Amino acid sequence: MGATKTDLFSKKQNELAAMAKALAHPARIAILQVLVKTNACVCGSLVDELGLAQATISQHLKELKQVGLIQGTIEGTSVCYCINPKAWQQYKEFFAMFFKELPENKPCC
Amino acid sequence: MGATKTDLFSKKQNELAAMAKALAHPARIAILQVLVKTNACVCGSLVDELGLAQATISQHLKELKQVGLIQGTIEGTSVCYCINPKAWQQYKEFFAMFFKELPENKPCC
DNA sequence: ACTATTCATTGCAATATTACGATTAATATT
DNA sequence: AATATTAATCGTAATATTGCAATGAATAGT
Repeated sequence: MGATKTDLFSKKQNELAAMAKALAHPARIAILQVLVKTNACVCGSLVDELGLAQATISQHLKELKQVGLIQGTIEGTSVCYCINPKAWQQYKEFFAMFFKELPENKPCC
Repeated sequence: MGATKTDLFSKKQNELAAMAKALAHPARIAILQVLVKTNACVCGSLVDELGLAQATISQHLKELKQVGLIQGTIEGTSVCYCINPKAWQQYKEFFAMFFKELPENKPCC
């Protein structure tokens, strides 16, 4: 064992978990924040910005790209990354939906 | 290697990553959804609801308790769990803040 | 063509997570 | 007291993630 039993859960549940997992590392949070702040795209300056090795940053970028949160276009020798606004919006809505409201009456335990 | 280099990132970044990690498993998503839906507390019926072993559910509950998202009170031989409304609200705000808005003008790449 | 730069990929080591059976601790029931 | 029920914890196995050095592929500049 050690592998998540995705078949026990609904598509939505697995999807939300996957979205959360994409955010479940400070390096990826930091990368996204840089990309949001600079809006205009940023390339490998992320390696300087954060203190991780190039290979590590590249891996995190790959993961973020895989879930669609960012996109990258080749620009000469460098690659320019930026937020995918559509995916960003979707993430926003998904999480907002999940945390919507609590009925929040009942005494609870 | 293999351990996250938390010292490279800000407190906020690590915190958000930790919050996301708590949601980064479909079983935990499912548990939270059950607790929200039933509002009134639920105990080990989670084991029946989801198809995982008791030890596994207990471990997920422990993680959710550790990040403060749920709370549990002993009720005879069983334990009654429920959402911690304060933490829930905080999570909601944190994620909403993170996904706020994109400046979303610039052409992007 | 040669070199430099930039980034992806590969391979490896260290650590973390997921899952469960077995055991333990606690309260309830008989 | 003896037994049953509930849930935490321990121990273990399988798998996933994190991080980096080394290598590779592509373009830019000389």
